Amino acid sequence: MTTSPRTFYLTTPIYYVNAVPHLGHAYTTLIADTMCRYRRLAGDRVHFLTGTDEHGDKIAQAAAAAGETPQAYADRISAVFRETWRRLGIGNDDFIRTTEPRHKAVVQAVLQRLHDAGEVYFGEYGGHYCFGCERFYTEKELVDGKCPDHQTPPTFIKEQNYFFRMSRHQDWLVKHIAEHPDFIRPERYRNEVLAFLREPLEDLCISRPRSRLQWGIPLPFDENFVTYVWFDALINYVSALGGPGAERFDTFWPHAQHLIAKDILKPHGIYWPTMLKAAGLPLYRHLNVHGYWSLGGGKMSKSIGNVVEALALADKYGHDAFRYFLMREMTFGLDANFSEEALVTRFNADLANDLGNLVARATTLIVNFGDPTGDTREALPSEDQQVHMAFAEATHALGLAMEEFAFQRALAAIWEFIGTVNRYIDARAPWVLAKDPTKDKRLQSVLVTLADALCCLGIVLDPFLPTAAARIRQAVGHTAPPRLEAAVLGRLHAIPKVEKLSGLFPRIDAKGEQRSGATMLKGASDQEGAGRSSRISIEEFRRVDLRVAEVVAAEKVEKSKRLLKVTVRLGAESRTLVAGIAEHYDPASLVGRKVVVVANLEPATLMGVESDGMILAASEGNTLTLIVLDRDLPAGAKVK
RNA sequence: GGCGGUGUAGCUCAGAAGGCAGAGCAGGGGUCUCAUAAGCCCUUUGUCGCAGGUUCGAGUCCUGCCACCGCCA
Repeated sequence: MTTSPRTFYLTTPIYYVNAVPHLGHAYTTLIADTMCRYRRLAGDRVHFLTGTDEHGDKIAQAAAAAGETPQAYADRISAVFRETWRRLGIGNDDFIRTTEPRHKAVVQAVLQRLHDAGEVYFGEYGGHYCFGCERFYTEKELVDGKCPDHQTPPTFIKEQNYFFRMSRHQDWLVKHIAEHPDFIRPERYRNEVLAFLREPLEDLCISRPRSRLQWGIPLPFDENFVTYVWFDALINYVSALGGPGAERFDTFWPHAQHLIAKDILKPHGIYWPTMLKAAGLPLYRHLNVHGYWSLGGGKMSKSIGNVVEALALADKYGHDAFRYFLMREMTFGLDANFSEEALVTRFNADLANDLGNLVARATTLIVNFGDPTGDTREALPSEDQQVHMAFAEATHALGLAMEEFAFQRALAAIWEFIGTVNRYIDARAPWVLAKDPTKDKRLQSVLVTLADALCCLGIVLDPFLPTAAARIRQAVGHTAPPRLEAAVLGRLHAIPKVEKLSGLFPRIDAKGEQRSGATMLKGASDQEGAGRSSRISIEEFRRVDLRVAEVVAAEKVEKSKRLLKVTVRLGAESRTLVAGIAEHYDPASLVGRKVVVVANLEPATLMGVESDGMILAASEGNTLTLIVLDRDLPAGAKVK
């Protein structure tokens, strides 16, 4: 589906720091990450932005309640978001905070533009103001004289403010949405915005008097006022690019797509386009809107204060599995139910039974029966060609689905192919062919198809299961960075060096425990068992100098069956170290690979060889895996 | 109160332009043994919210009602 390199700019909302990250935030950010990984895989030029929204009454109040300055409070919560995304493996290119000077400068520049263009006027407004909602209510909206959301009495405020002439932009906006059916998608949200626009649009109050609120960006043309938080926040999408005139802005803004949850449809579907137009800036290309996750019936919303522990399941079952579940279970745009039970069901049925087991059986077959020197350049039987075609169909469907954020369909297409490969194995029965020496050529060609199929899966699964996909590619010797255009089944003609890979997704039993062999990413939940005494401070951890290293040479240590003598390069420096991985890695296969080493370990001599450092690897049972990079970096890069 | 959406197998949901009700999971039976008690094959289940109407024929169109949800006021 991919053609020439395209440019892609995707944003998540910037998250309001009045609460810590929950499932809703994580979902938005994970699908953005998956989409960006997919576009990078396709060779596109990608920019992925997320961040935090830090101004407004609510933040000032929360800070006061916590006994902190607003800035200190915002720093703290913003860091939690950053850390959560890092932990979940989010590969955002930038992280914008609305308290950063680069953001404030652009907000003020945009405001000045609007002011100069006559889009802003000074007027008076009076009404019942709810501090919790940061908005005015009409008499009719109040329930028993109280805010319908917070059940608290509003304060009557009469004040002068600056207003944006949003009302004058109604007509062209309706026309634009009508002429661009996919401007807001899925369609239900487009219709919702159009329905809203059937009523007259009012002007938008864009300021708050400083006498009432300090915590905001001062208006450039009147320092007695600060900017209304929504107006401030929306501009992050352009301020992060440096604002109008910046090179990055020119590169990426014409390709901007936003990703939001349905609760903030109005600001993004109405305020934001009119703001852009009024400021003389191009509109974004698409507004992609998703639904809510329901937990036991209640919706997940940051203003309800529904603290969601669902994120803990990411650590319990693995970040790949968590990501997979969110992608697979929700039809983009609609609401979906979240439950641990559903996650476990998906895990066992799709990840363990279909994919994990396929990888295990196929790698075992290749290792047991494969002959790397065998010639398989034979005319392919039609069964093999059908497998090739099935994959071509899968990638085609994948491309179409990803174009419209239909992650569910994208994964269904890949899993259709996984089913095809499982059926192919059963039909060809390599273990039967292996008993008949006259069928060796046929056997080898089947095994090549299997290795090829695994490699292709390792590529197309990369956006959805980053860690597992890398392990699959590694198992079949595909160490180059994954590229979608390399995912074409039928190009492989010799059996590669393959390592058995079992336990990729060990089945989970009814009690929610993974079977033996569980390896990956069980961070937080394991720490509970380990007890608090084993915790170390960040300072202690910082003393460990971890570096990316490139393997320059590797050979077995004489008379040792476990040890390899490995020469690595860390930037300009190279050094020799000894690693106990000989039973799991062929020395030749390591050359050129990037690994992670402890660079400041005391040297030690093992079997007569001095080792200056240690290569990081994880193991469980009989499986051992090197810690490798998810994305390429130069040797010497610091790991932290 | 106005507008809109949803209601399909035990569960989660697909079902452009009306033509004998589908998928996945779960359940039942079988089979292979390379594999994570996995795979593969076969298989049960539905008043398609309720009531009317249009039509030779309606989850699919029309009307009314019920339930839940959303947007707006």
